[in-house]
Amino acid sequence: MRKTKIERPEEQQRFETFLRSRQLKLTGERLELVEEVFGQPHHFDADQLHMALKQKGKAISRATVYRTLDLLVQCGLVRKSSFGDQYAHYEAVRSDEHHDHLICLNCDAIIEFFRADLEALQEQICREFNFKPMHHSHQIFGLCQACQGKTTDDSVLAHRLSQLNT
Amino acid sequence: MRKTKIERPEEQQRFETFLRSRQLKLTGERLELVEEVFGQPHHFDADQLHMALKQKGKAISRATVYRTLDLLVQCGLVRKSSFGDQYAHYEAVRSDEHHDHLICLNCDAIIEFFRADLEALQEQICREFNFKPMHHSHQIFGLCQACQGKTTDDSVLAHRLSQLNT
DNA sequence: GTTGATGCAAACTATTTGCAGGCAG
DNA sequence: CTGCCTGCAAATAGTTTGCATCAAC
Repeated sequence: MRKTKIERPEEQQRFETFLRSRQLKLTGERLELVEEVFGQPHHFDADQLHMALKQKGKAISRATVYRTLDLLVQCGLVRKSSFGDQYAHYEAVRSDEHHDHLICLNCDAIIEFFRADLEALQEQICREFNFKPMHHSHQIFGLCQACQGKTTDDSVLAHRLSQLNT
Repeated sequence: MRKTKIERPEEQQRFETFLRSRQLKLTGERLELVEEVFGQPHHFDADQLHMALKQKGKAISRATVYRTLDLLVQCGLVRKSSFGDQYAHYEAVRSDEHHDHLICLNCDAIIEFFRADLEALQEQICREFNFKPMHHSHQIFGLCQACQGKTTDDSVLAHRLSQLNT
């Protein structure tokens, strides 16, 4: 077997191309961040990412984490969203298909869904308003199947609802 | 004509009832806040409200503004939302009909819309996931009719898009 | 060697909170 | 007169930034 050049995962290559196109530099920190981002199975926030890296011995400063996440969002490898709390949630973009979210107010479960008919209806609405859509954000808050059975404290739920920044 | 008791606008009465039901007090500050909130034609934020009051000689502290807005949200007279920036937007609730928003990334115009078919489709989706919806948040970001004609700086738009916390 | 990147700490922004004095009920 | 309310200032939390140093190209 002949020795081959070490292969970078596709996302790292995409990031590299993006960086080069803007004369930005491919640093070790940036590569490790991309790797960690794509190692995250679900949504995560800046601090979780920072801590996950620290636990693996890669102490990358919070500032760099934020700066790099910003670049990743710009290059389309990461999606940034807000679920009504005061911090940003991120997720690796593994395919081009976007999705919306159902968010459980009791257990914080995040259920992703995609519905072509919903997308189409939105476009129809935009057409009627002569509005050119570029991005959209759609979250439904409530109780997931598992939490509907549980006896939950209504006042806690009500408070959580009223505090939603959405 | 006989002298009648001074009549409070409906929203103040509703607020009063809400406060009494919780043994909270109807203070001058609270009444002036409700009045100002319902005097705002569109969306506003905590700071705008605070400044609008200050300009009218009613210097109510920011802390009280926030505390009262919170009460108004709990009592259903005010809706709180986030449009992808880092602060909360509020609006007076003048009818029970909720609406979603189209938000222009160029001029910040906020266009409200309500579509029964969209609402129905959301409920259908929730049913399929056995999810019990309690609230939802739906914003479409893009360019309003007026701004589609203007020559806008694409890179500014792209940056704005990428910074959206949605 | 340039130019951009990093880490640190300080700055920032929006919002919340503790506390002492004040006012509604 | 009691307990909630207010203003103030300090505290928070998440995120951004200035600056000196360092590394990619």
